Amino acid sequence: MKYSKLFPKTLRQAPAGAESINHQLMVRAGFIHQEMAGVYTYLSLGWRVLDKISNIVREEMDKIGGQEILMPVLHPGENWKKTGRFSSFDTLYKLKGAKDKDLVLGPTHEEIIYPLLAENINSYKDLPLYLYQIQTKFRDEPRAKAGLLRTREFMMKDLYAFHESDEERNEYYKIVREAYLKIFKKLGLSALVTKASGGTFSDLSEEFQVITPSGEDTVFVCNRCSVAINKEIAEDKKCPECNGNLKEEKSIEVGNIFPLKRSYAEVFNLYFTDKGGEKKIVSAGCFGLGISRTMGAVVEVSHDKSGIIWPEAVAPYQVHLVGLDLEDSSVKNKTEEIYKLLLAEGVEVLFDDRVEVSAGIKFADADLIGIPYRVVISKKTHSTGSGQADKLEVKKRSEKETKFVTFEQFLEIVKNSH
RNA sequence: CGGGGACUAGUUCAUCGGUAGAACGCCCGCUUUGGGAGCGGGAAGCACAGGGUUCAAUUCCCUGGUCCCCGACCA
Repeated sequence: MKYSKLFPKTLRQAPAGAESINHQLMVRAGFIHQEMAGVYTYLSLGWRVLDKISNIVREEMDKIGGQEILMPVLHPGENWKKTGRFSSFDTLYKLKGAKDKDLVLGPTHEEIIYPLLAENINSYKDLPLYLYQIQTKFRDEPRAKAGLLRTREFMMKDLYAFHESDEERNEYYKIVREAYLKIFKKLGLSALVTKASGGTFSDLSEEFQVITPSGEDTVFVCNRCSVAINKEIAEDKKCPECNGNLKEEKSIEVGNIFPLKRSYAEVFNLYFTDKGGEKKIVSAGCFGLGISRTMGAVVEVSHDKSGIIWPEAVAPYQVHLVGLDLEDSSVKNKTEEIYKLLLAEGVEVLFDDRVEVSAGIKFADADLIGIPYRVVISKKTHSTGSGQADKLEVKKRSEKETKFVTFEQFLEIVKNSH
């Protein structure tokens, strides 16, 4: 991608309303644009990051047997009335359709997937079944805030798992738990698993929390065995596992996993016939992961005073190619050549091809956008006198040092980076 | 949903009773190029909306809207 064509350009200052780090940096760098409180457009760079995160999640879900589907955003109000959540779900967006029909913008999808399963599941042979989707969810939060950390429209992965028994469900729960840990590790986030209060659905649920001062949740982390507990259920300041001292930390909840209560299966009549010919209720679990919130969390955790520092796995591009002195045709040709060679090797490159823009602006933009590898081509690097003419000047966003390596060496670095 | 703050150029802000100004960005010209360069010229505004006070309101008052922050809430 040539930067001269990229929409939109970076901003020197953050808009007045943006106070949280992730909001400021992502707006300034041109990843997102706020439309109203809690509602954002994902711009070219931002969408690429979301896509990277989605694909990492998708890959792990597929590995544990998940089948990807896409359920509707628009739900029949009727289903929500059946579960009682049409009136009890506080942040539900409700609207009217033709003939005054009650409709709901989906904040979660039990009301869709249970009827879907009830229609299609008959035998123990149909189970277990793991269905997931990556989709836009709607929740009318009383107070949207902190950029992508708490929005009214957000992207979420939700996996629903259906089993013959609670025992089988609990086994799969552990598998998903491991998959989640892998996902967050790949994303460059160290997420702690915290025991949370069960809420409406279950006696036990767990949350995946990323420790950062800007988080809105509070967790207690054991200084001895690294057990973490959500504030909601931490009664004393001692670890329930090892009796160590608990330290209070702020955190962002990026995932939540829990068994689903059987009342859903009862309401929507989700039963199956077991091997012995007996009718039994289906046992289920729900596994959520906030894709867009995770993007915000990455920025909160990984940035410096100059801008974002994207982990390689989720960066919108791998290489930021900065061309200086581009009015010099030989430098320009050299830079274009490097650009094409990188593209030919399948490397994702953002090429700053602007001619009448100073080096300082280009460097500042590169720092702000936060792509992992910066390659600079200029008169200085291009001139044979420097002794480095056959090498690329490479700087990692996360490091201070600049290195000179051959094109082949650079390719190897980039391709092995994640 | 309680409390606080803000709304003026594309953006960030100044003017704080006498119908608007800077910086950045943008356009043109010259100059310049390794960390947000310089000079000159230019375009750019129903001052959130409505009502009130006043000879006169962007400015003061009221109502509403929007956004941000703190809290409550967060299947």
